[in-house]
Amino acid sequence: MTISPTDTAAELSDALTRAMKRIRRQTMTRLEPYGITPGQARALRVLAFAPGCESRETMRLSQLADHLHIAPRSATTVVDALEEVGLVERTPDPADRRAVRVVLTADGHAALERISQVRHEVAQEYFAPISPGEQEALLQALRSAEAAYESARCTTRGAAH
Amino acid sequence: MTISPTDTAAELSDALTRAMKRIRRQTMTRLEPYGITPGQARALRVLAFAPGCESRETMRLSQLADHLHIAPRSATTVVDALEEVGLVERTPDPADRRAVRVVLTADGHAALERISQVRHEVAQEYFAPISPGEQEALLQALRSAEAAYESARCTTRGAAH
DNA sequence: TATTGTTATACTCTATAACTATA
DNA sequence: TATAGTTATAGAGTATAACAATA
Repeated sequence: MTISPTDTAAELSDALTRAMKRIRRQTMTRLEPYGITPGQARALRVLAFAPGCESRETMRLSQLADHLHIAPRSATTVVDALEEVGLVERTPDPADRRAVRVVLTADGHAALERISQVRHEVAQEYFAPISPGEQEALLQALRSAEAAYESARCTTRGAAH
Repeated sequence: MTISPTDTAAELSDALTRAMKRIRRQTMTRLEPYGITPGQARALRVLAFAPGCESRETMRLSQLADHLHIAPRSATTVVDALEEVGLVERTPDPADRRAVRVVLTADGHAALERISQVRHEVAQEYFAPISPGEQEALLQALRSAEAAYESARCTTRGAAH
C-alpha cells in the first residue's frame, strides 16, 4: 500500500491517516450511545474552548463556522442538529439584530463532559504503546510542522486549511 | 480547543487530525487538475500495491472493498467513477462467473505516477520542519500503536477499523 | 441455500448561490 | 452597498436492503 519503502514522509502521512481514522471511528462508536456525532462534538468543544472569545460558551454562528473551517451555511446545519437535541440554543445578539449567538445549554455541558472523557479514553488507549516522553516529542514535532504550515499559508494568502 | 492542557494523548489525536486534514486537502487540490479525487487515488493505490494479492494490479471488487474498509456497494460507486474516466476496467473472473475483477489500465498507471509524485511532494513539504531522524521516530511510534491496536482488534473480534 | 455484485434509496457533511433582515 | 444567517439545491462518500445471476 506504499509506493516506495524509503519515502518516510509519505509513509508518515499514511500512518497519520490510519491513526486518525481509527481514533475517529472509536470515538464515534463510544459517543453513539449518547446520540452525539463527531461533528457535533467538535462544535461543542469549539464553543466551550475556542481561544479569543470574549464571552465564554457563546459565539456567533459565523465565528463557529470559522473555527470549524466550514462555510456559514454548513454551520447552520450543525447548529440545527445541536439545537434539536437541546445541547445549544440560538439567542439574538444584543449588539446586532442580524446576528445569532450560539449558547451552550446545561445539557450541552453534560455532553461535553462525556465527550472529553471518551476523547481522553480513546487517545489514551490508542497511544498507550508509546511512552509519555515519546508522546511529548511527537506532539512537539507535529506542532512545529503545523506552525510552519500556518505561517506559509499566511504569507501565500492561500485560503485552504 | 483542548480540554485539559496536560492531556498529551488527546492533544496528540487533535494534532494528528489537523495534520491529516491539511495534507489531505493539499493533496486533493494538487490532484484536482488531473480529475482524480482522494478516494479514487486510494483505490488505485490499493489496486497496485495491496499485499497478499496473487495477480498484480487486478483484484476482485469485494477484495477492493475490504482493503478500502468500505461496503461492497460503495466500492461499486468508486469503480464506476474510475471506469468512466478509463483508469480501471471491469473484467470477468475466469474462476467465478459472478465475480468481477478490477484491472488497472495504462491510463491508470499514468495516474498512479502523478498520484505518487503529489503524495511525495505534499508530505515532504508538510514534514519538512521535522528532521529525518524525528520523522523516523514518529513513524516507528505510530506503527507500534497501530500494531497494538490491530492485535487487540483481532483478539476482541471487534469488526471496526 | 449462500455468495457476488448491482439497483434503489438514504444519510452525513460539506459547498455555492440567491434571498431576507438588518447595518 | 455590505453583512449575518437562512432557504434551496447539489455533490461527495458512505450505508442498508432487496434482487439477479451463479455457486
